[in-house]
Amino acid sequence: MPKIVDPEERRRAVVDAVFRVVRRDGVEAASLRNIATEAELAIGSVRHYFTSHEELMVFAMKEMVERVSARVLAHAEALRRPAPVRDRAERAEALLREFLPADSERFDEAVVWLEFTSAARTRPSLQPQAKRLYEGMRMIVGKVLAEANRGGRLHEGLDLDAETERLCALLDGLTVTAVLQPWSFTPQAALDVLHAHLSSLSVDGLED
Amino acid sequence: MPKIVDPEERRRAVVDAVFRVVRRDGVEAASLRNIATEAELAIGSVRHYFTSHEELMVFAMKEMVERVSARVLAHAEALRRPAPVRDRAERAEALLREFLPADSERFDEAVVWLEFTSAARTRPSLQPQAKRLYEGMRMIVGKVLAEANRGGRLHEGLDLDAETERLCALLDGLTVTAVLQPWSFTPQAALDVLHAHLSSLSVDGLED
DNA sequence: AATAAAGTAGCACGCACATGCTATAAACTT
DNA sequence: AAGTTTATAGCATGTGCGTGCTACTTTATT
Repeated sequence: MPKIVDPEERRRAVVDAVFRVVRRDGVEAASLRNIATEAELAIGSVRHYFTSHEELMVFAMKEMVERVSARVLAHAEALRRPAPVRDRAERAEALLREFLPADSERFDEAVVWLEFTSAARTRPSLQPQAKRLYEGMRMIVGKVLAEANRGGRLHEGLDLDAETERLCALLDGLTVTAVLQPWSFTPQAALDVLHAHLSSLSVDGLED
Repeated sequence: MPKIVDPEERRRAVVDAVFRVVRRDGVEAASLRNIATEAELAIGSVRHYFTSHEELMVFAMKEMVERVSARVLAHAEALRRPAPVRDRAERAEALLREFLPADSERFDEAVVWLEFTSAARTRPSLQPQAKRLYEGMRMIVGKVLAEANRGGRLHEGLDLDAETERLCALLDGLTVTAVLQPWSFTPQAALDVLHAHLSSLSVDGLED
């Protein structure tokens, strides 16, 4: 048998290199050569773990979706546990903040998200992941609003489906703007807009 | 002198070919070869009008920005003329609709917009246009809200700057979602969300 | 010590790309 | 008719790409 190497760990190291290249130069620059260089491996070594370029891209996007989902679901679990009414709104907002590029790690992830998601438009092999992520976001945002509504924290007569679409579009728009116009729209501005939006839905406004 | 050809028209024909390629296969597929084929020209002919690939891309993006701006500014002019209060809200919404992919022509344009704007993140030569378009949108959206506010059509106590950012992000988010998730989010849904959002800002709601 | 397995490295091929440069065709001016 | 200018076309070069394939190293088993 060969050198003692954990293949899982190697694959993750390669995928991290993919993320760095995509973050820096875009998905079109994510060639095997550039990725191998970034990972400080020979191109042949990368190909030992991923038989084709397409397979690597799909795997990387899956990993990205996985990481986002894991973070969001952790918040979702916390939200499901009973809590004083006062904290529930804050927890809901904390969950929604996960969709925004609030810190540099999340910002990098948002860039990678946008790159992969828009690449999926013309790359059929990436579309399942793009759909999965978007549907998941809609579902979780819908649940957050439904929970808030059950708790009587939202204005009466709101159309929850419509509000879900509005909030999802707002989150995507804030992320896209922060990623593509960083010189005039900061992550903090995105957080502020989210807070204002939630206040506008809430019966009491939100304590800040 | 040569064959009787209007160079302006030729350049526009080439740019239209760029748009079709970008719409169909993304900006990364917009090579001189693909563009020449799409325009039914020889690659050398295209190069007669554009000395480099980069110059062509910049020109094409400028043209896209130009077209969007022209459409929006036409509405802005109409909005500046006096009109009954009743019509002013409708006119404002009609202007804002120009930012959404409401019909197939605008949808195609939105795809091209997203492709170029996100390509600009890693292509310095495209960034000036990306900034210009985004700043222009912010300005015009800000003016629309300010005008509505002066007319007393908005709720009191609104932070207009914050509302401008929220509306801009919403418009971008709706467009991005319609472009990237067309199977689950239709242009009509985007129009509905916009209408609902404006209603939520308006003191009377909006008629119908 | 011999062998098998897994990791690492990289050559070679065919293709697509942007671009420098040259050659031909066409049409207006003189 | 001759010459000038512009349009069209395409060849040649160097670079980067994914991938098929082969060789070499390293380690664990026998």
